[in-house]
Amino acid sequence: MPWEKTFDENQALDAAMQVFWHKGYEAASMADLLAATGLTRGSLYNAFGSKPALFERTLLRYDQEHRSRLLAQLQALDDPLQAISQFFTLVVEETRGDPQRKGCFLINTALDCGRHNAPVNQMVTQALAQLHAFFKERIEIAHARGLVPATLSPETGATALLALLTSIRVLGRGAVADQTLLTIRDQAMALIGQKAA
Amino acid sequence: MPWEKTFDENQALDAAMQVFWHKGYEAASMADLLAATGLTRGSLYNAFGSKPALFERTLLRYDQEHRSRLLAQLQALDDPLQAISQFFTLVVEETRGDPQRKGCFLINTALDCGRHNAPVNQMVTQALAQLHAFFKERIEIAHARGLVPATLSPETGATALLALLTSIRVLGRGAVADQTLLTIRDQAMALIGQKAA
DNA sequence: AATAGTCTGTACCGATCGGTCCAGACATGG
DNA sequence: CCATGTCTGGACCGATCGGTACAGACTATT
Repeated sequence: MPWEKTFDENQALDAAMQVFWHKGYEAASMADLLAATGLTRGSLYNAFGSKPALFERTLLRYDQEHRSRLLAQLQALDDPLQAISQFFTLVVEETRGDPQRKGCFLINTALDCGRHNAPVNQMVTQALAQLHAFFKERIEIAHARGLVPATLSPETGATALLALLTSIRVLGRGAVADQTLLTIRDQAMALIGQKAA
Repeated sequence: MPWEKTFDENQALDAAMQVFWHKGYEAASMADLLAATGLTRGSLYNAFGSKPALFERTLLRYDQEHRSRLLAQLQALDDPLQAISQFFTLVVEETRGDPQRKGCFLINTALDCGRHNAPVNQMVTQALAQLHAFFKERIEIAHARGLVPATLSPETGATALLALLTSIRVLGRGAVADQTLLTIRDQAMALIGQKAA
């Protein structure tokens, strides 16, 4: 009895994501989102309800399609140190390759913490926690295989890597030269006793 | 012949700064700014011209009154490593002590890079460059006095410190536990071969 | 073919946005 | 005490904000 939507919901979410990601929540107007998705007001509100709800959906999708997928991919690598090193290299490359300098959608959102509802904040917190866990596990595995000095604590090492990652994402938005991003990555590599990837 | 303003301009700037700092440029409305400063539309526009102009003024004032002043104060310290260590400790304390979790006005603005005019972006870039220079000089002095291993490069060391500082400021907005901030600070201290301050 | 149920497009809504205008208050110089 | 020029308060502006209402288009069921 219904009538199928004439547009692909995920495709619309991806378009909306680009807008939120690039401009931030406040600066992204419904007009922007309508233009980017190609939808009309009726369709968009029927499908997603409201601006905050749409934002939440796009952030969730980013979390799943970008962060989770990348982490899963790297976790599958055998060499734990190479997983970390590839991560940093990919992030720096992605940053330098993006003419819009959008950074990381989740970390951008982390800076807007107070202005969002609980589900959004929880998503950010959990994403960071999982990043930390990813680093920690990789270091622990490296420990077990003797790839890394015993003095490197998995807990604090992971925190340091998370911190360096965050700063690449933030400073990479355009505040510093690209060379600086490479230096920060090299510092992360040095931390786990690796050269660049 | 004129008529002196009935309000203190700096006082108004400080009030406006709090609003921009806490809410960000977009989310801060003129109504918010009028309420915070206690001025009326006429006075505010007469004194500052426009919202972007007011923002620029507040950011400039933050740069002078907060960042520059703090750096000058620390530069005056004799011990270069203690200058760095005090810096990080002060920042972490400030972060933990702020119930609003505003972070650093300049670094918050750095994330909004694209959305601001040239003077603002330049202010951010220059502020980060001066932070980097501060760290670099301190390391160089430490070198000269043999306080720090010769293997620590002033250039990359300073970049690493800047990165860690940035992440404290970003993550400190509420995305991670306070303990994590302390861990990041300790990492910075470890980098220059110091224990906490 | 009639009915039921959902989706689409658009007109429209009140609220709020940043900004302007200007009459009147005020202090100073003549 | 008047003239000059600035500052203040607040009414007012068009534009845009996010969101709603609803007529008509459409598909699936019967």
